[in-house]
Amino acid sequence: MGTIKRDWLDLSKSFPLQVSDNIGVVPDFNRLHWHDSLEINYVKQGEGIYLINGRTYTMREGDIILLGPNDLHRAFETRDLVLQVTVFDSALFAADQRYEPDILAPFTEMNIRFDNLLDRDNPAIGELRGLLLDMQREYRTRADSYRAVMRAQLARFLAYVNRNFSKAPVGSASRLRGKQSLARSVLQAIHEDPVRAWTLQELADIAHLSPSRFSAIFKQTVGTSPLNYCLQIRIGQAIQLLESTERKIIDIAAECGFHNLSNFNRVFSTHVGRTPSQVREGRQKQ
DNA sequence: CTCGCTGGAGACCTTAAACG
DNA sequence: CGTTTAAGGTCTCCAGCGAG
Repeated sequence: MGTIKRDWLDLSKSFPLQVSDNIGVVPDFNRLHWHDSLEINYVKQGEGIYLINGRTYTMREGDIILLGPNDLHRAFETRDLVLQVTVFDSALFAADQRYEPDILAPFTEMNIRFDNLLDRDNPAIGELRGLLLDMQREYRTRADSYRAVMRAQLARFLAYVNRNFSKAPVGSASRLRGKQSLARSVLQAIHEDPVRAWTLQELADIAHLSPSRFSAIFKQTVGTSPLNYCLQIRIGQAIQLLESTERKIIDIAAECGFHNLSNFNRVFSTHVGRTPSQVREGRQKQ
């Protein structure tokens, strides 16, 4: 497939970790996208809205947002937004996983044991903020051995998230691994024909489960409900077509499996935050 | 007239509870 | 671990409105 915009961040192979500040919303950042790297966003100032996998989060000063490898996301500003963005590759912790296999759990078990938006009332969040700021200071000064210091700070960050922000005990995740293979066959079917108007019954039949049971298991393993997942794929495709072609909105809607425009407009607006025509205008301004 | 968008009724999906 | 049931929420379709 590969029709949804996918960013390949230029992370150095030797040290795949970088920190930057985004003031307001950088146009490139503003588009719905995903990437294979892991991302930590820290709201230094102001307010904004984050759309992640079709869910809307309001973010305000002090909030920390984690984005895993497959989270479709898009941020925009509501007031004076300054975001510190820390991006890194999971390869950075390849060695650590030998003795600490759960070090990347905040990302690999996103939506199972962790939320994208970390609980702002958790007393441990202050320490996390400090670590992110320290990491950026190291990154800027690049004093001797800064890479080792940054990597240690990031490891501490992940460990503290693991320790203090988990919604469920560690054991619950391993039980879910069995269910993941069950979901895999269904995901494959969806991706082979994403435009099709899948019904819950059809998907449940592939998994040999009752619709309600299937829906629950899918949500547990994939992080979003079955039909919402299909919707995300189709919307991502529509954004791609709106931005890269001049075709009529009604044709794009039809190609992405929306049989009437009214429905397309409404669904699109709630998921993306702008109407289809606004998305297209946004492209032309750039 | 066409195109983009909104409102309402009904179909379908999601989720939790009760139970085998 | 699984099904059935039922309430509540979400999506789809159709009618209709305003702008160009």
